[in-house]
Amino acid sequence: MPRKRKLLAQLSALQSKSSFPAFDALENLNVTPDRDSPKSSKYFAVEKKKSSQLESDFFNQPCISLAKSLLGQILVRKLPDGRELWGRIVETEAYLGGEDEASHSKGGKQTQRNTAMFMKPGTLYVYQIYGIYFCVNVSSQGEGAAVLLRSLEPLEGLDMMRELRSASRKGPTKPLKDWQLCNGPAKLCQAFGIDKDFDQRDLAQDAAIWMVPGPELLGEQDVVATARIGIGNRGEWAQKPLRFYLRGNKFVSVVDKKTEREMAALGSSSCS
DNA sequence: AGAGGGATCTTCT
DNA sequence: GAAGATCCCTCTC
Repeated sequence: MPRKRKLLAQLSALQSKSSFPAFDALENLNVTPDRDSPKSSKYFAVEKKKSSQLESDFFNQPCISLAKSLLGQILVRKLPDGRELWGRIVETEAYLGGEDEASHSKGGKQTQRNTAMFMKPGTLYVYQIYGIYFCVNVSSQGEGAAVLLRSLEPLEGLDMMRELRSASRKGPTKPLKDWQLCNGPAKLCQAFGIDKDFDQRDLAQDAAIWMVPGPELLGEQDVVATARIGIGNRGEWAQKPLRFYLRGNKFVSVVDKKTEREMAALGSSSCS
């Protein structure tokens, strides 16, 4: 039991070190600060290194469209020690903003907590839930709209993810299976070391978290659209198909067989 | 395999 | 003062 405390302490100690090695080195290059010319700025090396990362224009699309587009893309988390965690997004939920009764921004109300939902597309909205967990969203186009990341397929850094996930669980536990590492919104935050400190960060600008395009091109038939999870009875909004996941992917948190059967039936009838 | 409850605390009414 | 975009453990069938 001291082990989990120790791990958490180590992580928070690492997190609290404000500087990153790469940035320290670059700070010392004594380059002229010129925000309009990336090639001469200290950010050039970073940009070059991440040349394939998703930029602001990718996130600047309507909420539902972004929720689908994020499927298959890869979330990268660079830990303070330089290690990188990679995970492919396999499940998302769209929260549309003012009209959406299930959204934190329902009624168009902006509060201290949900401010990031109203910020520019690509901004992270991280909130704490049930006092103990965190969930992460990506702000989209549209007032107060954002996409919740629900599940990732872990690609790289699985050992570290396992440590981070186990550290906050009580008692002696068996090692988690790969599919248990990131199959839920709070689990993926745990596995990737994402907490409130990441709220309002920009995915297109941050040194510790960003996205790169996934290798595969996905079609409509690869995506299942169904009801969102955990939002109770909020009338029609609870039923709307605003959750999206990759069909047949074993890293998805909740599979909806019924909807998949209906989709299959529709697909075969229209194909014949 | 499915149901139920506890943990735990910030946010907003 | 109550609820909450969750997770995990335990109990029962």
